[in-house]
Amino acid sequence: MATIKDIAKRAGVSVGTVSHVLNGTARVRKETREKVLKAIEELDYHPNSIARSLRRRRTGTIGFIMPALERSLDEPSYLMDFIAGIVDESKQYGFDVLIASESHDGELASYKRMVKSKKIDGCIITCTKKNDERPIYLLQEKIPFVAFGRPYNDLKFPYIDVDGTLGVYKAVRYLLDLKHNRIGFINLPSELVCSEDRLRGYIKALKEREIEIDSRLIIEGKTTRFGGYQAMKKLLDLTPPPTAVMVASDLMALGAIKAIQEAGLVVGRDISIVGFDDIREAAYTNPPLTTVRQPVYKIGSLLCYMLIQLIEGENPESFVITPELIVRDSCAPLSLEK
Amino acid sequence: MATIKDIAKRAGVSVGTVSHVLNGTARVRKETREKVLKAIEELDYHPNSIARSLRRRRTGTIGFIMPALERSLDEPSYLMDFIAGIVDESKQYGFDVLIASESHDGELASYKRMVKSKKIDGCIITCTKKNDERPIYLLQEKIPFVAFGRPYNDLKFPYIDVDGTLGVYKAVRYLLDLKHNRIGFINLPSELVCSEDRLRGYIKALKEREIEIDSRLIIEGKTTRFGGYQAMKKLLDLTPPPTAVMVASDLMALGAIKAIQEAGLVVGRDISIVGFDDIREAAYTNPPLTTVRQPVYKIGSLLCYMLIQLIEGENPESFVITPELIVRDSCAPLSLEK
DNA sequence: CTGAAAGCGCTTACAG
DNA sequence: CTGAAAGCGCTTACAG
Repeated sequence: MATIKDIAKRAGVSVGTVSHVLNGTARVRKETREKVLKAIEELDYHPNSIARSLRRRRTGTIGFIMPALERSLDEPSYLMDFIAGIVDESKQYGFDVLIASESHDGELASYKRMVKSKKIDGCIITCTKKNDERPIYLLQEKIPFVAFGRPYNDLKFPYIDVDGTLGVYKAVRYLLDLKHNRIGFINLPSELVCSEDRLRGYIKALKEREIEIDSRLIIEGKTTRFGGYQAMKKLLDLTPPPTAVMVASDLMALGAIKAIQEAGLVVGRDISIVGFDDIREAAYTNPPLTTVRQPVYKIGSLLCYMLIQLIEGENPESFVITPELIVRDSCAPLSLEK
Repeated sequence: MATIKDIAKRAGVSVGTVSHVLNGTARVRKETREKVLKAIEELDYHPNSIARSLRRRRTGTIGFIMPALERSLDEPSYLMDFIAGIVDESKQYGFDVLIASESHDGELASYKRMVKSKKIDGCIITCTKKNDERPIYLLQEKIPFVAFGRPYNDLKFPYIDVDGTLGVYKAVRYLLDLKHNRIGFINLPSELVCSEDRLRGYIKALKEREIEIDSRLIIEGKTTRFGGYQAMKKLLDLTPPPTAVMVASDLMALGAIKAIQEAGLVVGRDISIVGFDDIREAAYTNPPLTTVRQPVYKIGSLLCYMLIQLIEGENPESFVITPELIVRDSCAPLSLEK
């Protein structure tokens, strides 16, 4: 493999000069540059990025750690699209993406390993929690990072979040407009910061119509299909059961649909369901799922861009995305004669 | 951030000695080692892996490039599990995983970029094709790699494959045992090496029962839901349509199911379907999908292990996995009075 | 505009 | 058993 020395020798210049034409760090006479370029071409030379990293103290790679939460037991839902967004965007800027999985020895351990190895210039975290140790650690170690999900407490860091309150509010209001008044809510675990937001949207919509909040209709479940399945079962056991259910994640909604089908009921006729996320499967359920869309591929790529800005010393602005209600066929007006 | 020099100074030894206790590359007197260990502990020192990589000419990271084929338009199906398998396994050996996406400027470009950057010690390729340029390139550049999918032509490299012929054979024989005799086959694009294998299984099973091959019943589709949807539509237009269909990928089977439902037919009653892969969704379709299981998480982790062996100079053995037929509810015996 | 030299943080023969 | 030194392949002030 050719090194910068080989190029220097072949072009009859010093390695410093080669470096300068490579990086544009100094004016180089046209003929000199062309000699160098020719040598690079002929030897198919590519700078060794490891050597470069050592010297520049920048690796050109960003890290992402797959949260165990999403992966546990059940399928990864939006994770693949999120990663694809990151990876595709990073390529635009010549960055690579290092992926790790959350270790069993505590959530923070993987982050420490990644940071301490110095293989990355920064990282993206997702799924922020209340009392999340990760931002605290990264802030303290001065590692650039951005998050999918807003900060909790008074921490300051760049993030993108989806307005979960608004999303759920829109969805529940949609159900109310269909004349439902006994609406269940299957929420994410309360440790997630977005869980609270979404609940707020539910409450807001009901209060607006002066419907009393029935706490038995609000259930928290694990963020898996099975979690949604279990939660729905509980809701169906109520007397009377809700006629419509807002589910705070599509994956859980899929489980909820299964529970409904097993009970011999038909989604979109006997009971209405709205999900949250708009994962790929949502368009393919039977009936297709009405849901609140989070553009995760986009969010992944935007976060990646923000992180790279941050790494380059700029100050990216955080923002909150307004989610959109995607109406499909999983909801129907409440029919009195049912 | 502490460097090896800081440790050496604090422990009152040379950096070489610190390096030796770090790596066990030489006997170090117990007291000396303890002094060093203490300094490491106190300064929370972690070796800079970039510096180490430069010196050792080994980076401790492996590469994976997400094939555009699976990602295009439709959902990633098994990719997330495959990646999870790689990432989890790599951690066991202290390796990291670099992920890139296939570039638009030709399939090979991403591989070249990754290899030339020298950020990786080896890589994993998936979805081998006939006339695949990647193995040829990697072989020629002497980059260690392993593949999900057997070699085509006379190339030699370590791989894991699933016996697609056997898998499809088992599935089709199962349909034959249910008295179906007009069985469709929706196959993967013929450029994939596994496509041919699977077709062979179909043909073998039919020949064994002396059923003539009707080429109109064999359709190739894109590896997406929509591909399966389109293919199924064509099959349904036949007169008479098949009473059972073997689909060479679950994702496509999901599309096929949609086409069947749209035609007002019921899967598992009017028409039987068998998929291939056993992706997560397969257990949740309505009815749950009978399918041939490929253990992709396992394959990902095994390939990762093989690659690390290869990198360390060992000679991992390739092997073929025997797939299992997972019987769920998407098939029924052919009823004559239908 | 170009070269010589120091240095990024390690590892690894080579002495002793 | 331990130290001094070279070197991995680059970048970057500093001279000139």
